[in-house]
Amino acid sequence: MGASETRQQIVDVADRLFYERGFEATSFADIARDAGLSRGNFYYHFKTKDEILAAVIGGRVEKTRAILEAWARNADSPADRIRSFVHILITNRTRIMAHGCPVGTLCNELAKLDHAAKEDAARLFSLFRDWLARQFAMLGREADADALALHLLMRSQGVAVLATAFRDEAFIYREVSDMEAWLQTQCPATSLSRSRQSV
Amino acid sequence: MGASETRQQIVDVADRLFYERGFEATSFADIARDAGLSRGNFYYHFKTKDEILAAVIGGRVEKTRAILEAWARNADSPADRIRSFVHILITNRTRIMAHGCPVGTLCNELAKLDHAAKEDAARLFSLFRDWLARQFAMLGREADADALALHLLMRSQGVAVLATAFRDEAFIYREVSDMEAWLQTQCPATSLSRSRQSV
DNA sequence: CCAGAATTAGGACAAATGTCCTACAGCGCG
DNA sequence: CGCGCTGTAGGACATTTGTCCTAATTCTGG
Repeated sequence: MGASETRQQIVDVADRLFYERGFEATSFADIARDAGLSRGNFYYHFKTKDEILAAVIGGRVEKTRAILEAWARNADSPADRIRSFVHILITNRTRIMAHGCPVGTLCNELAKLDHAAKEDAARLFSLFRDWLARQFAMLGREADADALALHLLMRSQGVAVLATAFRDEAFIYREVSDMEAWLQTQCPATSLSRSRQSV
Repeated sequence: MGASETRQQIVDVADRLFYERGFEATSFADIARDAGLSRGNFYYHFKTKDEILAAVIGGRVEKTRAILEAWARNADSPADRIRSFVHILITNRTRIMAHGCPVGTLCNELAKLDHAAKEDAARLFSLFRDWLARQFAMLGREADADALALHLLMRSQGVAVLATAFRDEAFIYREVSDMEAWLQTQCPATSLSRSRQSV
């Protein structure tokens, strides 16, 4: 077994457990067990828990970049791209209702721990923020593109938190529709923006 | 020293630490040290960590009830009462940027731990939800009062998450203004609703 | 002032934690 | 073959965790 494959598997398992249970609540033993490794072997690949966290965050950054690029490829209009973002709430609704948003909950936890990696985690938000701002700028909203991006990010985070607390699927669908309606009001002049309006 | 005072002090310290560091990351020893008690004395008052959590949540429920009643007393119009809710984002902005919303982050953590008390924590949200819904109903929105309440709760949670991640005070003020503007559009017929419009 | 209850201090305890070490298995290369 | 390197296993280590016990102290009613 190559070292890089084992390493990748550790990161994958840690990524999942950090999301499902949280960073603090996940132990070395948990990751080793789920990955089918001894704790000693584990140490060969990662010296500290913070090293794993850094690898997990790094992996999420890459995955996020790939997703954003895919959305940009598969949607022609900026409005449709923004809708792709909004729709992850529906695509991932089951996992969100169980464990919240992977980015938001990690940032919250690292902020409370005052962990050194909290800024790195927040950079995951920045990826979405900058990408969304670019889409809004393309819609002619250069002046307030960043504010609009933050607003949409804010909404999706709020939906994730309440969806977790109340486990209410209908609420998610309702708020996603509301976000799409809001999107319409923000870029009314764009002809392409009505191509995929409803849920 | 009476037992009830000591008990109350334990709950106060635990409440603060659960908020600032999180439930899992706070140990018996942490609470005992900050409260100036021995771990043995601690055990006299609370047998398990879950008992403290239950007491902390119970205390927060009472404090929340008191706050909601105070808002109802001090504001004559439902619109002003709702604005009182929106403004906690500004009042508590420093603590929110450091540790997030006390309710949202606790619900998220307990959901991840699949803790037995997660529904009790979510009941804190329900207090705000029902109270807000009553205000919207008084504004003549009986039909969708609960949806409007959830929407506002969603926004405040989203603001809290992003404010923590980015530590952006201006963002909070901007979104609070936006919420107030939204409020105006939701109850345009009410004359009292313009009595305290801006931040 | 004193018996008994209420409250506190100071550990004991096993289990789990993050970290680290040593020994061994499998492999390619001389 | 045998040397050395990479990867793995298994456990040692001190510390901390939640939980629990016992002995001392403080308080209170008679």
